[in-house]
Amino acid sequence: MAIKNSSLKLIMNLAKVQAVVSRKFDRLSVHGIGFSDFLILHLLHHAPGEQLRRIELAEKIGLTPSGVTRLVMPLEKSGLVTRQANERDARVSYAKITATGKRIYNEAMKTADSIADSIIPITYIEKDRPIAELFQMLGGDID
Amino acid sequence: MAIKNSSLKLIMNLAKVQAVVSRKFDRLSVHGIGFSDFLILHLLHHAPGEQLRRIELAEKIGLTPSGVTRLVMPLEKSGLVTRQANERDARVSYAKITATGKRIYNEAMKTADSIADSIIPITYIEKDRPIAELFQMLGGDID
DNA sequence: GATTAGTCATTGAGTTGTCAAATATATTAG
DNA sequence: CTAATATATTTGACAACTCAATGACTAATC
Repeated sequence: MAIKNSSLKLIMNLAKVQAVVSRKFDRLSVHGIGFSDFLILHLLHHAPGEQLRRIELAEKIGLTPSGVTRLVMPLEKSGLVTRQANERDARVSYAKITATGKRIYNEAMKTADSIADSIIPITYIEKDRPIAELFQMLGGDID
Repeated sequence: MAIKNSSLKLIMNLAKVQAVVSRKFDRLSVHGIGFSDFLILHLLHHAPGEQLRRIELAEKIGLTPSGVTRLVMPLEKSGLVTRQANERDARVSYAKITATGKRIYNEAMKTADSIADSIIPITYIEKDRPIAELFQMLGGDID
């Protein structure tokens, strides 16, 4: 069942692996957040001033600005993130992580760590192996 | 901005890369199908008898059986796939690719090939490099 | 300093999935 | 055989996005 184009095959496997892996992170729901929420908290936590523009957030996680708006809205409502204005430019609004947000982030990080470790053995990372092998491990070939 | 857990970091990058890459395949819409539809047609086209159970389809593309039902339904309506019964077991229903389905698949394959090649240079595949490098190429680091 | 063009963010409407429950059938154990 | 259990698929309700259009600014040009 050979596919001629290896680039395409790799991408097909990427799609499958991502689908499988992302569902494992549903366990983050015990902290009241999803994987994308976790990603946002992670980025904000490590950003200078603990805040980022929505557009930067979008670029960094690979979503559209629209998606970021929809993700951040409930995080504001539940108090994990606050909205900050930019003095110079009234168009931009920063998302800033709150103390509560940091607490939730740190708790969720433990869960995320253990999920990640259970999916990808640490020994794998250290050896920096090729992709095909990793994908095999993460969900097998698509065909 | 070091993340302690490399497994987690890899998975964060996987999420981003998949988000970025999958949107590039929106160009398949000129053939009237999405990337997941393309994956289904691909699997059916290469399956023995050009058909698969829904549950096999689900396992192979990494989605849930529920998701497969929702994906295949419109493909049946537009005549790219037909439903086949199993004589021995009345619970299972095969999805089988039609002649029209194969035509669309072959056309879409050309587009998919060129998208894949534009994203991942063939030279990369041949050398079988480590993941970090590939992800860098596909969307950069998440942080 | 008034147009014009660009940028940041949000919204309405739609798509593509998910989970949990339901339906229908098949298999196993007593 | 019949009851209990397991398997294949579908459905209702919902979540997490997308695109295209819009609003509200800012910056560039003349």
